[in-house]
Amino acid sequence: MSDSLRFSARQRLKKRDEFQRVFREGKIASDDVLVIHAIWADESEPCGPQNSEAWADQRAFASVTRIGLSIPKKVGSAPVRNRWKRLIREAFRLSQHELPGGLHLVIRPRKGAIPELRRIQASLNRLVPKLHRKLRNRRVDHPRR
RNA sequence: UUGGUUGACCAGACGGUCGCUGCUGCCUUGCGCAGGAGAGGAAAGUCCGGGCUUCACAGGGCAGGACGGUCGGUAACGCCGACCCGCUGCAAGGCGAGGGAAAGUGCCGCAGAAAAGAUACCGCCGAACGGCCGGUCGGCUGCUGAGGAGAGUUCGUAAGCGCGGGUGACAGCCAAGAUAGAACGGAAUUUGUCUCCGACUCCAUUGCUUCGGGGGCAGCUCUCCGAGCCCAUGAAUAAUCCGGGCUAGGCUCCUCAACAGCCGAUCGGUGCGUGGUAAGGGUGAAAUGGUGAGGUAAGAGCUCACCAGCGAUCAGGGUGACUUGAUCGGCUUGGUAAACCCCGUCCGAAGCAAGAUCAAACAGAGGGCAGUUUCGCUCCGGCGGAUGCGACUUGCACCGGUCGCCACGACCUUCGGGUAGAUCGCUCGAGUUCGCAAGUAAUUGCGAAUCUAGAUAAAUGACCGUCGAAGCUGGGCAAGAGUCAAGCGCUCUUGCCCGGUGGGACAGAACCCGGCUUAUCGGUCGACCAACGCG
RNA sequence: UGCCCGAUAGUGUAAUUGGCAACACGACAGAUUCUGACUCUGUUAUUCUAGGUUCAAGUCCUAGUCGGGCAG
Repeated sequence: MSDSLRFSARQRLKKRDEFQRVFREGKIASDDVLVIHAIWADESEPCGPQNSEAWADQRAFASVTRIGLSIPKKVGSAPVRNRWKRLIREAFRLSQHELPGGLHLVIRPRKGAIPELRRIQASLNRLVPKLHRKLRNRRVDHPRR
């Protein structure tokens, strides 16, 4: 993983199944700006032929933290929703190296919050490590999963 | 200068750093590099119209929906332009679902005489017919009075006369009545006086008296009969009968006067019945043309003049909606169709999550694997036809068309459809810019140049710097006003300069296009109008 | 993306073919009571917004706002 601040397409959640699984099985953490759902990334890739090259690729792929955004219409009109999405992406892009890897996150704004880059960045840096600890504890409790 | 109307345009600018999504190029094919591109006037609402796609499509009908001045523009429109008409604004301008109410139906609350049929209510009138009241005139009848004429005031008989009723053309006939007779019928009553004649006595004369008769004058005209009413009485009433009582009238005719009644004519009144009228009724959003004159019993388009409005004809202008003028006509027709409805025009349905290609998983179908309602043929493997039922045919029905018609399970194989997913559709198009031409314009034609977002858990962003309009604020200068006798000073207003602050509305493409509607901080430019001032 | 429905006092609902916006529960005020409750009387509406048609609009038409639902 380089030090670049890129935010490419493979760092995003795109499939409907992935969103469903995060919402159904993930842990939740929130403050007054964001609400974040999280789950381990490698559990989302259970099957597939395990030839060596693709497997390594899968492992590398799974070590990357990916995010998805869920901005409901209640937040506001289309420009407001677009601004939320862009600011959350920007915040993740700028601080992606400080965050733990191997997670799938779905981020949504708290109702009534104001979209502002600094507050989103601070909230992200506070909530994601917290979720990471939660998930690691659960993995210790149930190692076979 | 102030206030306003209208059209077009802009939608913070520049630079730097880190990113995102396509495209192109390159290589060492990556956890790439480089280049260049990347939201709007409304991208919005999804209200119309079209392209495109799939389905349906023999035909016509019904239903449903939309639209509605005229001409033009357009691929098309519910859009646009020009014009007409109406409303509105001092004006520039703005607004108009702007066909039909004399095809029909419905509705028009309250108020009001009446809300659409023309009449009815109040009112007005007294013309016409009738009623009532009054006056005048005429006729008839009655009564009273006056005058005149006549009759009765002895009895009886006979014949006859006269009145009324029925029938009948008349003559006549019939019946029977008496308020048609004191009157030419019957009964009763029946005065006074004068005069004449006659009689009575033995005779004569005269006178008187009496009686009878005739006449004159005066007086009188009763009663019975017959009419009406009341009381009492006996049987329920009434009538009759009995008893009692009261009232009026009375001979006839003629004339005159007064009065009364009836009839007729006429005049006046009343407005009672039949009538005439729609001028007036002040209510309402809306009231059956308006003004004036004539006319009338009173009135009325009843008549006339002018005006408004409707219709027709002719002429002028315009492609047309329409408009101008002249003549004529019936004399006047409520509103509402964004109520039903009628007329005219248009509309097949669904939509890029359309649709096309590839295609995991799961389910499914055929074959391995026999058997079908009926008829015909048959080489017995099948083939062809018919009927019925069911399903589908994308609003409905008919017609037409297509498909299916014994079941269960395992395995193998094949197959099509097709979900997740992927690719295409996907951005070269009624495209954009410029020029010329046609046209008042919308718009169109020609030529040249040019390619200008294409995402799909969904890009177009973040940060920094400089500049930057309005607004707020501090200072300075100038002008004006107030305060003051005046000046300075102070306060207020306006303009200019400098500094600080401020730091941008509505809003995010999702197949494309033409419109409409809605949202929007502000700014730029043009045209025009009104008022005021100056020249 | 397409389609459908709704909005009326504080709350829940009515209002026929366009003609005085009604009912219940609340709230408030008054009466009754020594006081409270009960009871009685009264008050309480920009009919979501704007525009239009009409003499007259909750109702009809147009545009918008908000809410709810359905299909794939």
